[in-house]
Amino acid sequence: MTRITCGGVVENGGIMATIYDVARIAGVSPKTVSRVLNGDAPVKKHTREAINAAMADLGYVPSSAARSMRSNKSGLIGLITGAISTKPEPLEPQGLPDLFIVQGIQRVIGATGKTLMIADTGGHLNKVAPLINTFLQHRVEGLIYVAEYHQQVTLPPVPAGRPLVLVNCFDSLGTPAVLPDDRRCQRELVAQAIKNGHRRIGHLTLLKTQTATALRIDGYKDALAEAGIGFDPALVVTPYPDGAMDSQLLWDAIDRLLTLPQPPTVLCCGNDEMAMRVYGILRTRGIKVPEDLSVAGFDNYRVIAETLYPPLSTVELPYAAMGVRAADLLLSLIQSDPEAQTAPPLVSGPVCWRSSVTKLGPASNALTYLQSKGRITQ
Amino acid sequence: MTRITCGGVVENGGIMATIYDVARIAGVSPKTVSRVLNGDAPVKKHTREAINAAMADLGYVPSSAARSMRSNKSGLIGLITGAISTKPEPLEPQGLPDLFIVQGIQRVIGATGKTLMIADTGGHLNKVAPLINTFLQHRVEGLIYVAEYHQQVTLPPVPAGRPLVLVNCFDSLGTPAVLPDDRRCQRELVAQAIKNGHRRIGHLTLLKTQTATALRIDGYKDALAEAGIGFDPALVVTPYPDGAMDSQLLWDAIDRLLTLPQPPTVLCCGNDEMAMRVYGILRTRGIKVPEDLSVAGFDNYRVIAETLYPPLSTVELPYAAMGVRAADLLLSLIQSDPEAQTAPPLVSGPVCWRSSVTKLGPASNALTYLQSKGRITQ
DNA sequence: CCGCGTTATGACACCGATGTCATGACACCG
DNA sequence: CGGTGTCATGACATCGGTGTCATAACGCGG
Repeated sequence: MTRITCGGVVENGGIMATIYDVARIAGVSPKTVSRVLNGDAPVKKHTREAINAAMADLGYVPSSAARSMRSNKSGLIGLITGAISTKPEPLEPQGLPDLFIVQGIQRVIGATGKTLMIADTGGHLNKVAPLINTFLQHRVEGLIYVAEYHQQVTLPPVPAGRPLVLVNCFDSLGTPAVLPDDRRCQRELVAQAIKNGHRRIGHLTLLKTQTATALRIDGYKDALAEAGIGFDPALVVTPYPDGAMDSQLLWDAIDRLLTLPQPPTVLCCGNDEMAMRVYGILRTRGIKVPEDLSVAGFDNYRVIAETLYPPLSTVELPYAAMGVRAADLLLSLIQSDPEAQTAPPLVSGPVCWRSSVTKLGPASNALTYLQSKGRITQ
Repeated sequence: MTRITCGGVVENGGIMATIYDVARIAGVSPKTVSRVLNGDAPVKKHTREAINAAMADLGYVPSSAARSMRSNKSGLIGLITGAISTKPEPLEPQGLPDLFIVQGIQRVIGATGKTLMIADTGGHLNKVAPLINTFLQHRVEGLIYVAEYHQQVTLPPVPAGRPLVLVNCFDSLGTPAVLPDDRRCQRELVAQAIKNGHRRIGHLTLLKTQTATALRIDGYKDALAEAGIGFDPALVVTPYPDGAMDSQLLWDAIDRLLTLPQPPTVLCCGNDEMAMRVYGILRTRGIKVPEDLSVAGFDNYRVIAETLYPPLSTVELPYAAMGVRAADLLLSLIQSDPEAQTAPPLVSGPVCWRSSVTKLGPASNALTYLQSKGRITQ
């Protein structure tokens, strides 16, 4: 009836062997097979070997359904994200990085022997509730929601006793969350620019509506304040006010900065992709990076930051680390560990200093830009 | 005992209600509750409403474990990939695109009401067997293996009756697979360059050991042959023979091409990232793209191709479409559809023609390069 | 009013593991 | 040699649904 092929593959129409089959072959009771499986009670060596042989013969694989029904433990963690299927069209500002969050979560969860179920909203928030329901049917022991970018969210209610951790987002209920420290990252990046002699620092922000934008402007101000540099609102511009990424808008924004009475010596961009566009625009205007004007990014999106010429100075949002933190947090919540939430939920990453920001001498060379203005406005 | 909070959240220590609870509250038998759940037998309107009310009250969610144990159908599809946790360090040549494969799979599987379990090898092939085992424990109805780049693989044996579909890879056993049509894509890209007047076409390949490389060289030759252009081996170079992505090596390769007696007028790169590096290198050498030299990529990695200046002409490997095809194939295999494998497993994508390849006049301007050679070799 | 078919519902076993308890086989000690 | 404790194993119930079959309730024609 059950036949073994050359590859050790069991052929029996997809119906898999049970401990009863194993018990019958090995001439023992199902319970003894269970004992061998779990090693929770002593079994005579001879018996154990017979059972192991029978299991190998049959290609036995335990049924997690039966197991979890009895033990009321599924060993499953549910992860909901829009990361995988970011709709291709608009090419979101922060498209891929959240995948690194998933990666970090996977590492931690995988190491515990639990299994991560990943579901994808496909960008449609109304799919979240059904997905949570599916996970609940599978009796996940905990849930993680990963947002595509730093934002506030409102999730459908989740039954108590099933911990939920938010990553890259937060809600109004105080649900445990792990967030990027946009403020600190931006502050350290700007501080590094200041350390390199820059005093007039332009800031090309992401959309004003984004949570990260306000935080980063705060961080930008923090760095200025630390260095005793006055804040000039004219140096902070939002190139894409309505979200459309138009090169002309970007150039207009840069032009606005460079034609200031005291133009910036460095442009801090909202992300590495924007920095990449800035490179292109500056090049066509004959402005050299970093000799004429320095450029910094945000995210350390390595494909861009390392491949650009000159390599891009940027700051890393440690997405993988956030994932690790979130998974650790969830696991301690599952064990209803009281000290779980003591760790601060803000995670920040290192400044990745490359060569796109030049070191200025003690005398600012802002004059250089004024002199070359004719060429710039072209 | 069971208490409803303001948010409709059930608080009872995580132990969820069962059909027995629902039946008791509604004053019916468990089997009748089951009938309402599945709609497989008529239930009086009054009874049904009582049951629905009880389910809502209790926050009842059916247990897929119990259900699948009885019905022997899990509704799960297992997906194994290294896509999510490509180790950050080496920044693999084809890092992200396979995520689009996962996205395509997700779309199809999700639409059928089945649930996709995604597991990640973390780049370690020896984790594949344990992952398959985990999936088998959950009694997945089918398995999909997604490789990070086009390659041959050898997977551990999978029990019969549990269909397996390979994506972006193939094995020696003839396992059903969905593959990118590297040859066709490269052919069409080169054909487009030829249509734009190019006759001397440089080809900067990926690693020789990669499956895709040989196929693309074939496609390159196909296009030349179609246009009646002779194949010159000197125009095909492999900049990174040992995998290390060194800018110097890349420049050496380009230099070798440009110093040929008849240098190429366009460089076809192994992927968009390489094209991006080529942009940077050419710029530092004072060679303008596309006025002095055209550049084409491969993959249509949009963050790069659309953001580069000038936007990159490239060809799209339709990863999402491959995922869709693979999922469709798997679903028909699960239903043991005999006509499943009739569809050809090769998938190709459109040429994305942007402005990085210039249109040459009838007379090749190869002379331009020879003239500017002094500047080129710097 | 009886017989019969249909409709609505319930009793019960079963899926595949594991927890609980019982039991038989020894070994050890007095 | 009998009592007692440990070791190894088995019988049985149980988890939460669903398939099978039985049965009660109802409608209707003769």
